[in-house]
Amino acid sequence: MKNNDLKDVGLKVTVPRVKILKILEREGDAKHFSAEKIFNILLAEGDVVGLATVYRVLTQFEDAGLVIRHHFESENSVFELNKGSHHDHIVCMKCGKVDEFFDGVVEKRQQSIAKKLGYQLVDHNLNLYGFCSDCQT
Amino acid sequence: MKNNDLKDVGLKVTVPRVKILKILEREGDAKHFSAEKIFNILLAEGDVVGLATVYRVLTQFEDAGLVIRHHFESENSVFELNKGSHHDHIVCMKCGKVDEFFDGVVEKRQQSIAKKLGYQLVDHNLNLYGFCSDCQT
DNA sequence: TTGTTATTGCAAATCATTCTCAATAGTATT
DNA sequence: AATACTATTGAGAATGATTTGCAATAACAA
Repeated sequence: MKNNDLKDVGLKVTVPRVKILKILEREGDAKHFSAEKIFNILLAEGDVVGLATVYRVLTQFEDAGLVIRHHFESENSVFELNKGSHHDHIVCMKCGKVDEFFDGVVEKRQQSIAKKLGYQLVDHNLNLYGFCSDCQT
Repeated sequence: MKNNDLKDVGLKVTVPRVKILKILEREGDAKHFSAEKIFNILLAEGDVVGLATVYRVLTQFEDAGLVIRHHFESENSVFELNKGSHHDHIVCMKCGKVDEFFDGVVEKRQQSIAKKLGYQLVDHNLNLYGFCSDCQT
């Protein structure tokens, strides 16, 4: 949460980067932001940062390992702060809420599936889609 | 594999639709095609079908349940014939090969994860990424 | 404070995909 | 088989998300 986070990964401490990082760190209900959402949050708070810059910063953060980029079913990418602990996601198809989970059984299983098929597993992507408790009929 | 497949789902039997369906049905090594790949295969075979039409047909096939659209990490969608049996995918990060698998343990686990989080599970998406046996160092 | 280089803003450029619209092709009907 | 009616196609323009080029500006080390 300090500017050192940026220095540590070799990025200069600039106004846009600090502000975007702060938004990502606001551990509120929403931890997953699209570039445009961040752009709009900045706008709403009177911080004018070009949308291109938001994209650039987010990509730099991703390269630096500070954030993770997700491709859910929507047309755009969403970003979340990388807090080091891997987890997968379940997305509500109605309200868009995103919950996180980690399941050791599934994780292990993926390893053995990859091995069985002769693959060296590097990464994976597991997204569940459904209706959250608030959105069920 | 007969034109009835098209009629059965309420689609007129037209030249582009038949040709695209035939390509999808060629059970070769590649079972996953991008719209552009199909467009190029058609071109190479002397069948001129507009790219827009390829996209339209593929989308119609998807709506009709004939094909399934996947969003792997690449920027574009890939399509495969829907043969009814659900499976997940493992993609080689070097050569792009795609293998399929089905794992009952993972499937069940997903159900209980969703339930535990209060979600009514509708769909899921599991993709593993790594290096296939031919592409390992 | 000054110099050097990275960063930003803005607009133009991309890329995959969709849409518009006039021309054409299926198909059910004479 | 010819007709009529509507769906489908092709070509290119339009779209939406994301990237890029470039000149102006801001970090930061000296």
